[in-house]
Amino acid sequence: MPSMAQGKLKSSVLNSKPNPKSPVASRFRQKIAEHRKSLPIASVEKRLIEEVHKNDILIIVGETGSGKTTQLPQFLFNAGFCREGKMVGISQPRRIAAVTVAKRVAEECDVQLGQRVGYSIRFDDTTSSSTRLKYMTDGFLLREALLDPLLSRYSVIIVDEAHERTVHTDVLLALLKKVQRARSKAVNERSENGDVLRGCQGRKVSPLKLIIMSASLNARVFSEYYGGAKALHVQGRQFPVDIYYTVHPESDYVDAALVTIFQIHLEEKPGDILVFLTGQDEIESVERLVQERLQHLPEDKRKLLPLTIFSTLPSEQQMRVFAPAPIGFRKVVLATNIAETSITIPGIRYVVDPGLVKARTYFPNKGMETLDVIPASKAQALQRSGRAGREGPGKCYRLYPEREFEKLEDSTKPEIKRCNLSNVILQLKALGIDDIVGFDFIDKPSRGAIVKALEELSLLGALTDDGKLEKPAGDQMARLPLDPVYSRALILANQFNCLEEMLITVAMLTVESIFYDPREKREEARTSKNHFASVEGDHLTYLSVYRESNEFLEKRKTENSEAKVDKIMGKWCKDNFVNSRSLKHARDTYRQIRGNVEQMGFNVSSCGNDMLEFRRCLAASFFLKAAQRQMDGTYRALESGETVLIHPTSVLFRSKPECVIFNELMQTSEKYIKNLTRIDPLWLAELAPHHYKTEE
DNA sequence: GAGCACTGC
Repeated sequence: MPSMAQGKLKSSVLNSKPNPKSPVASRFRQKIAEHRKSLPIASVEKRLIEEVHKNDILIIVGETGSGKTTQLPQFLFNAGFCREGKMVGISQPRRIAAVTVAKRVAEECDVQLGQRVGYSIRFDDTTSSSTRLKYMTDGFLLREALLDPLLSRYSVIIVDEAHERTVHTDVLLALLKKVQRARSKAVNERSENGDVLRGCQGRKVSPLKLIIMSASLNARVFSEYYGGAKALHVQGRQFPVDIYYTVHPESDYVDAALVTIFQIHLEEKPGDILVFLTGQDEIESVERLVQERLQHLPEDKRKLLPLTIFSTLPSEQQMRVFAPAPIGFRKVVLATNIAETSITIPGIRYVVDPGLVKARTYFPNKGMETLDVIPASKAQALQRSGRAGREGPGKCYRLYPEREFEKLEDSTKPEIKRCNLSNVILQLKALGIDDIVGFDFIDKPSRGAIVKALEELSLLGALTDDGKLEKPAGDQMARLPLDPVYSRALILANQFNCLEEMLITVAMLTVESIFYDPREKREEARTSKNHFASVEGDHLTYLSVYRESNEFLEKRKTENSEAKVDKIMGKWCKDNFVNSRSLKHARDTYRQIRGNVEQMGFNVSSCGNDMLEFRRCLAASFFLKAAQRQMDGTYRALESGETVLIHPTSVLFRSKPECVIFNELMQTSEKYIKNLTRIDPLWLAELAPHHYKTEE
């Protein structure tokens, strides 16, 4: 890979005018200008712009701290890539990144967020007609492509963090390749016959520049995918991190982690410790073990403060890890992968990495997912160790021998090879891409996974027998931001006159862990959950949680301010052991999908108290996942024939009805079905005769 | 009577 020559700094950064309003503001602007100048990428602005002019596709390899995400879009703006109302679009795998980077860049440009610089993520779009630099999630950009297949408003699209290989990024990478060709072709044809070809909404079509930004290990893959596209390297700015390995493999990594934590605490200079563990259970048990062992230390050595963070932890408790440790104390943060990329904890100088990760994998032939602890990849190990070098030189302790590191996979298996493809395929079909097996994925999913998804889509009535989009159902399903099976449920509910109930249920099903269940208050939490529990199953339980929270809100709501709503809901959630983040997400989803179906001309009707009709609709919607009780109390999943158990978090865990439909089949310690509703087995043959021809 | 990494439309 060619390394970048040092170019002259262009004047734009130096020229940023000091704000005349006040000396403080002026100093602030000057500081920002100095910061920008000091970034490694600043010295190569001219060279980068030249390369963008010369190459239609460019791979940029930039390490942490290079400034590529904040600076490159500004360089492009200054170089005239946003003339005539064109935009530079930057996709990110995570919402939080899109928001924070956009805010930062708006500040650097001294503009109000939503003017020249803005972000668009689900439920939160700050852009306006004057936005020229648009940060967004990869999923959002994909949705835009559905509305404007040539992405005609963009002159440049930057796919950031491409090495993370989310499903959305992988689909984008392939799609953008096609869009770029189509736009070049349109431009060439226009110049040949003098026609003006116009894209969506009559915009003139011009060529599209594509920039893929990636971490170093994976750049070659992208370069090859784009026909040997040029790759440029931009230096990062990180402090050095010393890596230590164990001499021998550790049989008990939890114990090894504990020993390492105390060794650092007792022997190393000040600085906080970050430990990567695989799940909530493990984190909570290590927390207890740290507390226990601390009691065996002399009083003056006990100044170690264990803190935990994982995704389902309520926000207020998550915030604790960001506060500095009390004077004289050292923090030890016990974290899942959430601390690998999503959040950055200040003060970390030491990282303890057992080298493991909990990963979800989908098995299409069984319609089942597994959740296993597996070795992390080299890329992950590097990312984790990098967390020790953000504020000063750091140390990383890998709890395995160096020769084991060499054996690790370079990068994590792309998500597209590990997930249910029905949604991806439906989106591609809606984009007019019919040959899925022949589609130019950077990593092809298995043929079996594709075939299974195509089958599912035609069983759900989204595709015709010859694999074309069914009208209008397929179109409608593709437009909804939901798994196809949930979109189907909404269409059916419209016919069953229980759309209102299904909108709520589907919104609740899209979030995980509605109930928060803290170990210390388990009995209380259970009693609270029982209050909502329906004998018919989890779906009706979710319905009543949503409705009760809504009633509570309606009663207290004196004014409509959003902050007020959040506060009222927060209190209700706390009292009822409901995860407020999850409920908020469900409420946002409800609002969005209700808007979607209304736009499609559906009339949102309710079946009132007729829960029988609603359960029949659930059966008709989720007929692909039904299970029947066996003699020994276990269940047989009708589709795969697997023997499964009801997950203990289900409200039907004890009652064990004869026949149920469910939404999820996951193998952890056992094969569990989750989110179930009791049904009459005869309904299956009645409501899904094409699938259940005979009884049984 | 179990346990759920993360992200997203």
